[in-house]
Amino acid sequence: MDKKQLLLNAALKLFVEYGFHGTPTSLIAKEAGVANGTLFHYFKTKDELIVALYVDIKSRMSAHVFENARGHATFKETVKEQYLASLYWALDNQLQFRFVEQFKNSPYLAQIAPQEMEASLKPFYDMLHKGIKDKIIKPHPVDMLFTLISSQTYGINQYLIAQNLPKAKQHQVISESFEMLWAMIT
Amino acid sequence: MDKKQLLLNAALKLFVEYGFHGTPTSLIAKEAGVANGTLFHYFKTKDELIVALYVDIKSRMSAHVFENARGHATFKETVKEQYLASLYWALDNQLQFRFVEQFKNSPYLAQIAPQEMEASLKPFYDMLHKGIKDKIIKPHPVDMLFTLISSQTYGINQYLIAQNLPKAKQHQVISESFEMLWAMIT
DNA sequence: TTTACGACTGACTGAACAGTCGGCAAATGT
DNA sequence: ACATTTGCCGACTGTTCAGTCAGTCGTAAA
Repeated sequence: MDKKQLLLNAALKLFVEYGFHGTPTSLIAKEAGVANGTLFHYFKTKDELIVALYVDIKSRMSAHVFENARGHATFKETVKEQYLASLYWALDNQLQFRFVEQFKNSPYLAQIAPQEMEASLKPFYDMLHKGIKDKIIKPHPVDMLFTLISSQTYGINQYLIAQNLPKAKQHQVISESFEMLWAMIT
Repeated sequence: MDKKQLLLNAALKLFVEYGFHGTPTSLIAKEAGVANGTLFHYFKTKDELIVALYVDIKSRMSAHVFENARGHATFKETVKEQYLASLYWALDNQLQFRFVEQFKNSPYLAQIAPQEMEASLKPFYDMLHKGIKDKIIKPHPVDMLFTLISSQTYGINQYLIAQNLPKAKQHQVISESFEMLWAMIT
């Protein structure tokens, strides 16, 4: 396993536990099992490490959602598959999810270029536009719809983590909450 | 104006801009226009200041929602008033809102006693229970319903801040989004 | 065999920071 | 009038940390 990845893994774990500034680079290096200087060999500064970690996680998340939710028979099924894929990813990657939330509520977010954000959102916006054009979804602004959908995903994830239900029950909550979501936007 | 409040105000502004650990106590004191040591006269440690700020903001927020949303004719109106009061408070107190979000996604949250949380949630849970008993709201677990409502509030607030719409348009978005929320839970 | 290279090391440093402390001045009590 | 407390000050300190740098080691090209 290469040391860059070891450093990212260690950083993820420690950042979630102690926060960005509560985690010294020395501890990250120690946890990764590499020398102090190696961290700065791969990342020029601590900030660069934090941003790199965010970008890394985001790309993995997008890849997962994209793979598990392409082309379904009906529009509703397509949306549902994306909702499910997002939630299952979040459940299986809680550290990553919590890191992303911490990052989004931190001043580091400003270091992500706006066009990069937009690019990653585009597929979802296009999908929502199609749903409106076909009169399946209510004609609200797509960015408002997107905000509602993602905040609900976030909320249900929080709920599932707090409750710690068995797998079957989890699936039921996710399904039910999707129907509620669907009722909201149609 | 007392120095304790000056310190809390300064801390709020700086924490939102630079993050908890990106803000040295010396800068907080400077911004508040008091001496360095005065900060430690009122708050034993920096952590205590952070937690105190959270508690202070939370109590002001609850007070505002409580004052603006008591006893309305119908159940729906009561819920709506609370939703509106929360959103208008968030719009008028964006620094506070962002601080709270940052706090919730940080390790400091662990320093808030669970029973304190529960106590502040109790009135909302009771209200939701009543709605279910009267068969107005779908019989979902109340904490799930609460999560959905608060994450939607959070989401719409994010949306409103990002869009920066005129007041009238803002009100329209808030109203519409409430109807969507209502469609979801009934 | 020699040279060159680049990944990696870890002791080190300068700066920044949280928190201390001795003291001052004004208010409050006696 | 004096004593005591309280609110406040800001220079100071011990520690911690991000980032540096001189150098090691294995590999691979010359």
